[in-house]
Amino acid sequence: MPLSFDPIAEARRNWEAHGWGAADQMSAATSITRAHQILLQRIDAALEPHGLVFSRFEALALLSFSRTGSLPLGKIGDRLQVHPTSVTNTIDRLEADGLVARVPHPTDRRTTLAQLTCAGRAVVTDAAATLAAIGYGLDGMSDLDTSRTDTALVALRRAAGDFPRDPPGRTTGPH
Amino acid sequence: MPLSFDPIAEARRNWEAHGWGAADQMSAATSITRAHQILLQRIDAALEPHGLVFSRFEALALLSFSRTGSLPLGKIGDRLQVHPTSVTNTIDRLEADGLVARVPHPTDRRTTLAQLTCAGRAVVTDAAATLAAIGYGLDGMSDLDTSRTDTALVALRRAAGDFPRDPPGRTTGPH
DNA sequence: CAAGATTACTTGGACTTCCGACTATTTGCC
DNA sequence: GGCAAATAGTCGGAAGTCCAAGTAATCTTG
Repeated sequence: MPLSFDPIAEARRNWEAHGWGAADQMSAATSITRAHQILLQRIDAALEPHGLVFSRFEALALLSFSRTGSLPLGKIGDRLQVHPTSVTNTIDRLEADGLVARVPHPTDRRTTLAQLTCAGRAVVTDAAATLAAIGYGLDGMSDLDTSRTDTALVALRRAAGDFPRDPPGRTTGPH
Repeated sequence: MPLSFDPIAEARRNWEAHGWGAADQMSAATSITRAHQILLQRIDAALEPHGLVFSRFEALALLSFSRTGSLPLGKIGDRLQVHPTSVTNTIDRLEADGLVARVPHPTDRRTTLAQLTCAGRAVVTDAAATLAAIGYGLDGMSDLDTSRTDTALVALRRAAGDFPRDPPGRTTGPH
């Protein structure tokens, strides 16, 4: 039973009619929420044959980019911007499936490394191809729509403190 | 410990370096996911003093727009695009807080109506003002960024079947 | 060098969301 | 009329996320 109208446009009309204010922001925020829902459904459906969900795929992809195929759990959480307990959960499942292994850090005994296995590397490569084939769930959006959205959201992410304002200059590290 | 670089831009570089393809889509999809996370955190934090979370606020807002302040649970799910069991859960909590009441449908005994209470109407009005004051969590985005994002996501939502392609013509209803 | 603070990860619990299955009611069709 | 199909809502269970708290190891400082 699909709706015969755009529920967000309808909400905007009601917002304005009731004088609730910030209707543009409400509409955009609600659209982002709904877009996330659509993306997650499409991506998880595409990943399901690989035995993955999006969060687990992201962790595998991150590991596959590192030189040694391993990273401390905490660093995974920082990069993926999720809570440490979520990383524990994600790695638990990947480990149960034999896609990563927990190995102790060579010098810091507090730290646990997640190490990509051969099976894990094979799975993540296949899964990445599958995701690329479905355009990461963005089917329906033009390239222009896609790049505009991406660009516009950089401002939000920076304002939220995801990263400082130095894209070109590489002021990274205590030099 | 905030990152000193944009993790999504970094992911894009890795994507391209490994020839994984669809880097633009990957970047946009990941940005949308992260944006959703930021929005939800900001909005829920703003709503917390009102004893609400976003999903419950949305249900209250929807009810407050209806003529009688009541709607069948199923219709709420359709408008908010969430699963029927999520509606049950949401209304359970709103009812426990005395913000809505379940009342039987006058003619269809299968149907349950959620009826906004006086307390519910007061809370949702206050909460809406609070959300407007924080720009629905979009602080950091310009008006242009906001409207471009909103416009771009309409295409995605339509492609996902949220609504048919008749924004102007009102082909609604079996006439 | 010995507290005290910090960092890394895990555990337990709360919450939200979804899916599958179930009951109750209404509708459609011989 | 009466039986099958569709519709409305709820329950139980699985999964994901987060927070608070706990354990263990390392760093900092006097």
